[in-house]
Amino acid sequence: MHKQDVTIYDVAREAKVSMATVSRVVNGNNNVRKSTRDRVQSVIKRLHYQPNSVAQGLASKRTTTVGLIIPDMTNMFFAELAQGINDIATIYRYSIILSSVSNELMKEEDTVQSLLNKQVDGMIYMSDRLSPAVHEVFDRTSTPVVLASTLDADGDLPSVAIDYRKAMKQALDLLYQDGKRDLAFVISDYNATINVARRIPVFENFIKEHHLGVPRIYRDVLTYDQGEKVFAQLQQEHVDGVIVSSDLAAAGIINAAKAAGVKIPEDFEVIAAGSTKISELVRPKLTCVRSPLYDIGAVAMRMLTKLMGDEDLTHRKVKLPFNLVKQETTLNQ
Amino acid sequence: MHKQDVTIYDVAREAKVSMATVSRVVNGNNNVRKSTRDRVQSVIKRLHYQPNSVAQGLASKRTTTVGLIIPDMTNMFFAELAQGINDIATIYRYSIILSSVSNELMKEEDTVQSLLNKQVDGMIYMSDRLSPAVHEVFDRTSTPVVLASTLDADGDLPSVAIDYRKAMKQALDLLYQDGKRDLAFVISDYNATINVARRIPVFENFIKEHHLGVPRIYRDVLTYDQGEKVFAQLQQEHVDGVIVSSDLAAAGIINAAKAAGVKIPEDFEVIAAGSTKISELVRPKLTCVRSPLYDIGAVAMRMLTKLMGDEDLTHRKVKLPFNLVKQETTLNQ
DNA sequence: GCAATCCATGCAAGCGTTTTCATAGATCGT
DNA sequence: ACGATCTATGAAAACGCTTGCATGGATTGC
Repeated sequence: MHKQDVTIYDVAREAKVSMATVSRVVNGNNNVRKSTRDRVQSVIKRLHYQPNSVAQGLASKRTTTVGLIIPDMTNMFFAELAQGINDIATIYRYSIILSSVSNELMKEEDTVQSLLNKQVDGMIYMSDRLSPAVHEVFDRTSTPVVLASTLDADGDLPSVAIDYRKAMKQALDLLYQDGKRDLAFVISDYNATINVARRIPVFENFIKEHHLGVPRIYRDVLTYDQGEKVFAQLQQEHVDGVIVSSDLAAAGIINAAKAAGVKIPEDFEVIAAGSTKISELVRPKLTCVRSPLYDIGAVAMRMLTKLMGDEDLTHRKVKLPFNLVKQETTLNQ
Repeated sequence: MHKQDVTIYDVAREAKVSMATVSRVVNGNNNVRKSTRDRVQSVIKRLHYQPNSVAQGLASKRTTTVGLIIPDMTNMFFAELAQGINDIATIYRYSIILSSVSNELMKEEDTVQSLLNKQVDGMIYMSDRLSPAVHEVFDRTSTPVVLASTLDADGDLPSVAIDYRKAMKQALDLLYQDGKRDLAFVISDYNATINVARRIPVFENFIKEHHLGVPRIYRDVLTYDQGEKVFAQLQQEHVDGVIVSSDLAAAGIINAAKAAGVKIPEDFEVIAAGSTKISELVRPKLTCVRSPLYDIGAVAMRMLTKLMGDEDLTHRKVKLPFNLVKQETTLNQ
């Protein structure tokens, strides 16, 4: 059987109507007499007619497709976000074109442009850092964009996230209350907007206010191995409380600490600023800031459907509640 | 600025050539005089012309898009596969339409059909169980399909995987050599082809050959929680060696075992039949069958590009080497 | 130097839909 | 019962591109 064997034309001929009428039936336009509709539908079924989405897209200028720009699909954090996006997209019958920008094979702005060339109806962006080049592409297009679990520096794009300042503050307070005074912040990407514009200022300010010396920030720690490795430095600097942006890296840190015979949480506390399943399956279980990832994805996608349907947004900047989950890497209260 | 402000027409007019020539330049057809090509290209740059992929797709009947059918994107196992697929796809300039079929919002065969309607040039399928309804859709189309890390019962589709029989046998041998005699097999989906047609027969046969009684198979254990829960049953049955299909579930089992004071690996051994990062970050580290997931994805995608380019496949069934990684949940050799 | 060949380009017919506009017939109000 | 209003339908023009075919001028062979 061939790729497209039966077109709207064939259906029209068989049903003895014009293709316009078939098109109406296919699209649920109710300006069709019941008897006609039934006849057309039975022919559609008999011939196994399936509309060609590409042709539909060209004619209607809507592809019912959205682009997803994700930094790294093997990071569970994004996978959970994507799940929420996917479910809502399915409900609204949108397909998802996935663009992982983790590899260096293509520049991020080219990836986005290619999505635009595919005539996606909208995009969800969840990379950490919104480069000027990418932002420019977003500015140039009228295709709606929503940020999920990330922020843009100038804040003009619609977004769904948590209150990063508040989360950071609460995490720091917890460490401080537990008597920890030699604090450190371990992050993957220093220049990610959520770090440079949110968490880092809060961290530095906290250190200053409490007279805890110079703020210690360790960069480029994203993977498990990098986490394991950075522990030596933390120990050397006598750090006794650390906030780690990714829970995967945090897992590396606590495993290294255990291997070094350090007592957690008595002598060393760890809080992950982002969390996935991983925080539950390591021992001790990770105290962590839990973002409602699935919901962030779902809300972002829902916002996007509104934007794509020319509806207005009541809130362009949505903050969802997070949870500071106290587990075994901090003292019990 | 509007969605599509500049078309091939505008470029043609400005460059004083026909749209055919512009099309040739865009597509790298070298039947164009150098001077003409340069002129057209400079106009393209000046006007910021970007070809409309939908129109290209309709006219050329090629969309440079492939569909990915994935059971659950939050499962790291599939994420790593997808990464390999994505990288090769990027190299060959294919976009990926992601279809997660984990939710019950849409029947799997409808999802596949919708991919076909989008005129994807090919599909990679990595769900565990290939239902007859889906298989029928595959049979009906001429669009190529490759299976990644999964198998079809009748084996007529091209696929990339490991030798599941051999892997299962090696894992069982290891447990047996370590003196374990009360073995169990913990799986998520009994009816997945790789289980019902590969691992289970090997397991049952092994039990029989070694006179180890009745084969114990525990089904529907996929998540961490389910793993944690099933341990009680294992203990009750005095199981001392278990093979678990997913390492996430295995993590649940070992954590439950530790909590129950069971000594691993002395009194209880665990081998994960599938593995991801998770096997490295739990303690004790999981002994596991490591599939080259990234490579499986990459090879599958490469096969698909050949199929889409009407090339022949030298091997339709590729088996990649796996590794039985001996770690801390089995005795040291 | 003339027919044969090649090269660069243009013309125009699709690709399979949607959608605007026109219209014939049915329905309505009075 | 007659003009006015609806309703269901069809005709045909887009949508933006690719591609087979035709063609005129340049190049080649002998």
